[in-house]
Amino acid sequence: MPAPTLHGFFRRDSVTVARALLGQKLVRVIDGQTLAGVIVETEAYLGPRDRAAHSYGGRRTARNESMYLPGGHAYVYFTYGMHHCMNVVAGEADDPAAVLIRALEPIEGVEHMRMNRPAARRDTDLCSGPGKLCQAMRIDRALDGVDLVTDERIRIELVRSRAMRGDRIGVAARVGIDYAGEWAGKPLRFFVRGSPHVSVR
DNA sequence: CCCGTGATTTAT
DNA sequence: TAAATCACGGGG
Repeated sequence: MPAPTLHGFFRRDSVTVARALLGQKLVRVIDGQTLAGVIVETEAYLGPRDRAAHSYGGRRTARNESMYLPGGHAYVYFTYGMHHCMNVVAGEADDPAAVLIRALEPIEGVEHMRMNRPAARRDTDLCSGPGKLCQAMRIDRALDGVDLVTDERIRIELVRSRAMRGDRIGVAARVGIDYAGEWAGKPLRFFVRGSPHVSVR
């Protein structure tokens, strides 16, 4: 009998996963050094019907191919000529939904993160945005498509006791998708209420 | 407010 | 082939 895996957590709809990821830990290992942060802000991207999603209309290209993997894999993309953004794929294989990780509260390897992000003036600037956290943790396309349960370089550690109660979760419209018509205003951004580490206060 | 920056996508 | 776009961040 195969050992049970944690993949089931991620094989749910992206809104459920986006909420459940708040409070969980993202861990990055570089040359034996560990960097880690608590996820404090996420956005759900629903799939082909969601005009703001990279998989809108069933779009499937070399860039977004990993969105079609089963839940629990990473989708990392490069944009604006200089920034990377990291998503956690949600749902079943061939259902191209994902959760954008928008902000972390740094908890381990903070000195290392400061070196990676010279522009950050305060620790609340270290990981308070999707591009910032990728810079702080050196996440790039080399990590696109990896399994976040088993990979040695990057993983998500799930601990039930860290899950957020619903009354601690704030909900708002997603950021930076004004082009998406009616989808621009939908309440698909989730954050830990009161956290100074979220990207938009 | 504006602009850098270049891969990716979309239009011709 | 060429043009437009972009799930952003930093500086004024």
